[in-house]
Amino acid sequence: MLGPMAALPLPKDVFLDVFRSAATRELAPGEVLVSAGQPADQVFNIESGMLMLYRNGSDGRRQVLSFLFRDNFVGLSATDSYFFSVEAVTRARVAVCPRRVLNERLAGDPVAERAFLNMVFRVLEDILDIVYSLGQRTASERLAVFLLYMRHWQRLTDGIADDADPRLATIALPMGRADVADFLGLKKETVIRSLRELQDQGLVRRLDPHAVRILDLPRLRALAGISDFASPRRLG
Amino acid sequence: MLGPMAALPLPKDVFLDVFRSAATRELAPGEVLVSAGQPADQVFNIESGMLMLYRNGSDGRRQVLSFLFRDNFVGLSATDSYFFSVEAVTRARVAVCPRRVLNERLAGDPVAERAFLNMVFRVLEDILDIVYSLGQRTASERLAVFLLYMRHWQRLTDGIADDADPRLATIALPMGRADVADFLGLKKETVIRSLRELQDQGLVRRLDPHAVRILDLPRLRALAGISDFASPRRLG
DNA sequence: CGGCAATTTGATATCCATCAATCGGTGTGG
DNA sequence: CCACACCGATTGATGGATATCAAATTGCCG
Repeated sequence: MLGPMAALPLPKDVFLDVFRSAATRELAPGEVLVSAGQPADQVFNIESGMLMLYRNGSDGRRQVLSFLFRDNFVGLSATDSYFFSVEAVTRARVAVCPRRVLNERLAGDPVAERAFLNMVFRVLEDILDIVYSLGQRTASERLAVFLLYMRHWQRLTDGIADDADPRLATIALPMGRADVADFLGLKKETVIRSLRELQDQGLVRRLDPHAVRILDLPRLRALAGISDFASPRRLG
Repeated sequence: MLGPMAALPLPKDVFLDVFRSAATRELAPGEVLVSAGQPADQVFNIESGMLMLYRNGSDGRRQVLSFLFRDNFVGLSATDSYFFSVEAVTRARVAVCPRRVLNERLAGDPVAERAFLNMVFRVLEDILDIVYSLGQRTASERLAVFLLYMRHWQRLTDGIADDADPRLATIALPMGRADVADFLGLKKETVIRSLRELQDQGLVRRLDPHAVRILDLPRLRALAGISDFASPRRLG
């Protein structure tokens, strides 16, 4: 089953081979992998499960900056301490590598360094999409973008090549409503109501609190404003 | 006046020397430097003036992603076409360099490549602050952050070392209210009202539509939640 | 001085947040 | 097996912040 018929392989970046022989760590749901302020002496690569990267304000507010999936790299930092926190949403396994090892790898190999830079660019573009969403889109639009975002990662994680694959009809939402809310700049009640609105309009159907079935993908994409940008384009 | 007494030099990144012998281009206010979708075959470095980087949605919405100042690099892109637009706010001059030249410079010089990567990291961290603002902060908090952000760049651009320098008491706001609004995810009337609120609370005073005097820097910083993050920390 | 564009102010509408139940699963102990 | 307690999700009622629409004012440029 390999070769051209093989399902959409995850595009592994070359520099990720520093994790080849690395130790791994198992995480339970809710377990914290890195805390903001800690010395940033390790980097990670997710082997399985889902994690959540966020920032806390001093007054209890929290912004979820990203959900992280298989083969996502964790530990980007310009400084010597983390400026974000990461915790597991589901049970997860991560490969652990000393930052020093990665740095030596990048310093010694221009191809790896270029691949790393490209990854950082992709992260940057994705974040710019988030900025647009937070600044300009309404609650239901943000939720539509979010569902397509989860669908996108589910597709990559499961290595599904065909956009019409029936496995992509149901989207898993392992995180709680409050996590979604803090990702989208909303409150959990608003997330719930917006989801209900999408359902009332026939775009999706809630199967249970952690699964949604997509009923009308074209209209969902239209609502999300897919045609506009980089990352939404990838979502398509 | 050079030497240790010299005011806070702009930290020029080594890779910027590709602009040494580059051609320059003069821009009038409102003039467009790059349009989203164009082939990304040039990169720029700002020599003077202020520019604005933004994205347009197909329905007329716009998100200003960043204001750009002297020695800011313009043209980050993972792909071969720009995914944002840039236009001049004030009269401005930029140095222009073919992307190919920059790439060759980076490929041939690990030090330059590392400096470039560090710059991308700084951009990333700044954007994460913006994400937190858009997702979690109220209108007046965002405006407070914005004023400190403008103060920060004014300080760098003017090379002012002392945080208490009287020149930093008045902040220039060359852009229109609608530009500020699209940066902060608000409407221009809300920007105006939030500014009035800051004034009514004695934090600032509007001198004219394009200049604000800061009356109570500590309280402004407290409102902005300065203590929390990377970029606000730099604003202090 | 006149005219235009941007800013500011005012009145109202809308969306989202807040506060307060109720519902629904899940696990535990009887 | 059932009763209960707990926690997250959902729904409902209300409030508050921001958007929208409209008018007045200011500043700017000829």
